[in-house]
Amino acid sequence: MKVVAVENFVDPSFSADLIGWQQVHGRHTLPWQNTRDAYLVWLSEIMLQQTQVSAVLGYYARFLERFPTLRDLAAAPVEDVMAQWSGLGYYTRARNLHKCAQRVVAEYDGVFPSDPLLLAELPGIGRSTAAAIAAFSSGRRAAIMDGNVKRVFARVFGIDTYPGERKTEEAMWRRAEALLPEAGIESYTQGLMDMGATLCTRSSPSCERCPMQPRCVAFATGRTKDLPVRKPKKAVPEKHAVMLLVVDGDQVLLEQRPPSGIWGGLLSLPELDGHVAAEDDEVEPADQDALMRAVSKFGEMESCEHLSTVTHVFTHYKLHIAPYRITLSRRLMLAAESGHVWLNAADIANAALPAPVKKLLLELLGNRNAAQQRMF
DNA sequence: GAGCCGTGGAT
DNA sequence: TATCCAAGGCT
Repeated sequence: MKVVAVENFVDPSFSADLIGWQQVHGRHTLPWQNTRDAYLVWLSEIMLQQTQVSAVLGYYARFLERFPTLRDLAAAPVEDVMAQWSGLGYYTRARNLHKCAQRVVAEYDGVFPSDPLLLAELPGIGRSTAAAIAAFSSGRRAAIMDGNVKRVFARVFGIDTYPGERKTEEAMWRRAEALLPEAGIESYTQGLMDMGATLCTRSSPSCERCPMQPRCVAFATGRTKDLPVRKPKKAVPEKHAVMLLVVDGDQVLLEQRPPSGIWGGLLSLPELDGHVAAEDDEVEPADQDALMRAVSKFGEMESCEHLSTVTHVFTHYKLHIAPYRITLSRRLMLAAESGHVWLNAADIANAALPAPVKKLLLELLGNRNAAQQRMF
């Protein structure tokens, strides 16, 4: 008995249903449709890479006005091409577009090949784009694999592994090849794009109007929201900071932070920069010289204690704070412009300080039990 | 395989 | 506000 993997079982009605839907409900009047001119098709496919239709429309029209034919484009200075592309983004696409035009003129006498494998040799044309060009301009049976297809496949077939993963993507390619219809590749290919763009959208898909609903695994199991599987979040980065609690009598020294970045413009504790961060929540003991240098700006150091590390969790990273409590035997006068302020301990609770800094001050200032080691 | 490229829209 | 992602390809 022959064993057939589930992913290799292909329902021929998939393509038939999709083609039928596309011909009635799909898009038929986009500027690059209703033509087999490979130049027009190619240009649209390159512009549409990672770019939505609405963003392309204006550029496409202006581009063709300036470069009506492939030979016009190939003969133009690359600066002119870049100028027409300006604002569309991914500018390598424009340079490759120009190179590609010149190669098609030189190697193919200005006529795009119809073989997707040959198309994919040209700059800026990968496997998926080659298939789209070949299908729309030559009726060649070839599979596309873009964000739309990945989303539709993930939902319809209940693929619950991350599409960015190599194995998953390879499986999707195999499935895409196997699902190709014998006839009607143009409507089929356009149908995949149209479904992804107009029905099977990332958020709030229109399942009630979807021709795939009866066979859609995600719909049947209520997982349209969870498929395709989102990109696994990378572990939150961990950062380290050495903060100085410079204490003089009943006052603590604060420093204004730079206007941009975390806690921009707020008062906070002076930090020691350039220290080496260790792994996890441990921080290398601060370099004594650097510490002395930093403190010398504020006065003469009397004592220095390394306190327990405090960890603050932000949405996008963890901050491990290694506090050092420093007392001064002599306080230097600080200019007002230096952004430094001596704050009375009694005013900490009401001061405009970053939450973790305020917490740290309230907990550690005047609580010598937290001291771990005496350095000096 | 991961990082990168760009801009605009949605959540 | 930050993040994700959109008709991907290249290094």
